[in-house]
Amino acid sequence: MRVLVVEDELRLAETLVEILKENGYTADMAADGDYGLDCAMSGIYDVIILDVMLPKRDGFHVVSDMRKNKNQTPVLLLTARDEIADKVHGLDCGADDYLTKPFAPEELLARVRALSRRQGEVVLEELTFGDLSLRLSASALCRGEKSVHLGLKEMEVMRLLMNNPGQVITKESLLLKIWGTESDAEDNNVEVYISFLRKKLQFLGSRVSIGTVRKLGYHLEDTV
Amino acid sequence: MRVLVVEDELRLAETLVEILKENGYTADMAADGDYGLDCAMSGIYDVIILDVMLPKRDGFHVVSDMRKNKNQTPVLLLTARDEIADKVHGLDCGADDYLTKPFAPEELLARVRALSRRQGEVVLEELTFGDLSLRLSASALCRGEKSVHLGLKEMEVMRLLMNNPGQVITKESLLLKIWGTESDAEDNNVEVYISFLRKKLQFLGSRVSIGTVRKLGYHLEDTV
DNA sequence: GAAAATCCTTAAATTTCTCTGAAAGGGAAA
DNA sequence: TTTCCCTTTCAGAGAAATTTAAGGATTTTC
Repeated sequence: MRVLVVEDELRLAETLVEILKENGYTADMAADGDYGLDCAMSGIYDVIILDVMLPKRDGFHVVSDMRKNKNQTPVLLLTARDEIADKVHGLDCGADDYLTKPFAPEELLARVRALSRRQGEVVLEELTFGDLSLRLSASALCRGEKSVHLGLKEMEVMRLLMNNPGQVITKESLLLKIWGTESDAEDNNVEVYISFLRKKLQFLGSRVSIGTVRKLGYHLEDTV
Repeated sequence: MRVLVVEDELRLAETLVEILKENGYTADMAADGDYGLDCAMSGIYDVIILDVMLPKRDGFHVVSDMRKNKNQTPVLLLTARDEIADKVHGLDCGADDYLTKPFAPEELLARVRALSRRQGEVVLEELTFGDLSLRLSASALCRGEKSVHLGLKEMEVMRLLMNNPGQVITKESLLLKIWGTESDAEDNNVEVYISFLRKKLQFLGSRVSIGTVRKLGYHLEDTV
């Protein structure tokens, strides 16, 4: 269960992350609205905790941009003021719930749980590209009758690639989104997993392959 | 079968819980409307017994908030007054049935049974998967002539797996739904019960097995 | 065309997760 | 109280996923 915390006050952000981690979540941070939106759009998060007041792009805009781009990740809005107007505006922009600062950790956790559950059951069960389908819940990659099991990391790499069909994804982006900011994984880790995936694609005999764009990253190719 | 009792009068709440437990239900308590709503939204309950008069948020609001948030858990409303207006209002808010205080335990149980049946979950007397059948009332797992007795926890784990045939169920979800939020059971508890069940499946010589999906959970497999 | 940078592949090493037996703990019934 | 059954706890073995490391392949740069 992966949560994104978009918050510019470093101390608060770290507190949030800590609370989340202590309760079994994986949590990443973004300190401004632009970077927050980028991360949010990756589609790898189960819940996004979003402050309203942010540098570069405020929380309202971040949600509404996410929704405009068809990203349905549940968003929990953090607001300093307990104003109905803010709440209404937030929900209108597409947020799913909101929480007024300050708050008890329990309340935060309860709301995150509620959001992740609500969505969790509707979350895409299956992603497809070319002749491939990625069965999220079974963590299997299938082509026709054949299917192979994927480990968690393999899954996430594949999911990211299939979520942005054809688009080039940089290694940095994969590292950041899958290994997180705190990991000391290197480019080679990504390369290794790409290699694993290629082997499995070959085993499946899929039309789809993972193409390399030197110095840039990887993307899915459907060799029709 | 898990029931949530939302009631602020401690004595009544405890009586209710006791009656329920004596009749094979698992029951949790919430003493005010806000907390009740939180619990209700968790989606782990089969029936919710809800007093109308509550601190913080009255019963009507709790149901209507639940329904607004797409939670369809059956709700039995408890009201002190026998007024048609209340009944109508309650049902309008999304409650499924109502009961006037005071009431006989038998009546309570009858209504709880009715509600838990009504909901799509359908309290089947017998669940089947592959060559297995799970006899709920006899708490036995059978295959052909052979059968083994299951303890309560074993039953519930098996029931959850058989209710979602083939689907992967996370350990987290099993813990939440069977052990509840307040328990400090750990992943290992689930693992132990899975192990117990596997042993019994083997004893029965069933085609069915419980598959592990690492880092995700378990699912039933029918090895045809 | 060679050197440098980047990427690929594989195998071993490491870490993490899971399984399961044994034993202790708890509660209800006898 | 004692007994019995269910449940939890613990710990080590086992399995699987992930990381590390190193040499080979490929492309870019000069």
